[in-house]
Amino acid sequence: MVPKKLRQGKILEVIRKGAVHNQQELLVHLRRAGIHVTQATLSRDIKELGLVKGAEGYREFGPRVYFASEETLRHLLREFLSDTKASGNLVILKTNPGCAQTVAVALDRAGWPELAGTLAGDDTILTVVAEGYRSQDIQQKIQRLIG
Amino acid sequence: MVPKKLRQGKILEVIRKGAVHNQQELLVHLRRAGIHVTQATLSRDIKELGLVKGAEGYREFGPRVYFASEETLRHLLREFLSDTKASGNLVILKTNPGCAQTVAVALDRAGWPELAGTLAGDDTILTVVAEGYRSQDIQQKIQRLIG
DNA sequence: CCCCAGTCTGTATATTTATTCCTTTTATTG
DNA sequence: CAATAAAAGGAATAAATATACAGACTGGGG
Repeated sequence: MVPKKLRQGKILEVIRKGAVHNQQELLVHLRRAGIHVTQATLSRDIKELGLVKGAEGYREFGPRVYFASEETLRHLLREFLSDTKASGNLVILKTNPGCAQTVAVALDRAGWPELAGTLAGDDTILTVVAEGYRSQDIQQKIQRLIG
Repeated sequence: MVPKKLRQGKILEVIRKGAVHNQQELLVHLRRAGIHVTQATLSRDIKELGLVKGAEGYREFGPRVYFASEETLRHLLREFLSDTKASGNLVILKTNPGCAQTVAVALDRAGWPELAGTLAGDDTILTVVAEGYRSQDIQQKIQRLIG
């Protein structure tokens, strides 16, 4: 019996690698990896993982987070942050598609005095650094948090 | 006969307002707005609009442009860009209403190293210029691309 | 005007996904 | 170690969604 956690991890791995258009297809992928389950189980896993299905197949869709401890923030950044840049008094954070809003909220809630504010699009967060701080330092602080 | 464009606009409006969990539900909403179509048509509209379905119901998902060669970018800019401004380390691009998101994605995908990131609203794109470049130069580069 | 190709949509149906109802497995507690 | 509760997952099936097909309508050529 393959543990559920492992199976769900594998599901994420599979859908990140390439388009999966239905559960039957996913089932075959998993079978190749030695994981044997029924479509019903996949349906439940997909719901638990919060995956989303569109024309391109299944994808992850940013979670809804309502409180952000430094700990939550760390998790979110680890999970969704793909790049950071400092420029002028701004720090630009790139996230997975659709996740920017969530991560930005977490940043806001974290209440760092170094941040004057954040502005999030679909996959980009613009972080405005407060007077008296340097964007490079904030960028580093974020990277240290992840690392 | 209600025009397709209008119907699809209404669909977006409905799903933005509140959770819609299936096409039958959507169909009822539209009917209340005086738009009468079958489930089959909604299925096709949803695909065209690039909507995505998850546990929370239907949502919009990211861009409709999947790769942007310099050529695609040029087309989009020619078509939709109405004004450019440089300010500090930012370049502000004005587009036709509703087009900013699409153009911004194309810019992102173009992968210019001069751009740290973009953030798009409805008709405005905020482009953050990377450290070591001048926003005036980027503005000119964009204008040359069009001209 | 007629024909053609293209677009749009409804009907009927095939495909895909979610759920109900069980059985099995895995803790938990006295 | 029972006894019992909770979690997990399969089989069957209900529900939801996509599609094949055909008819209606539209805008050019000829």
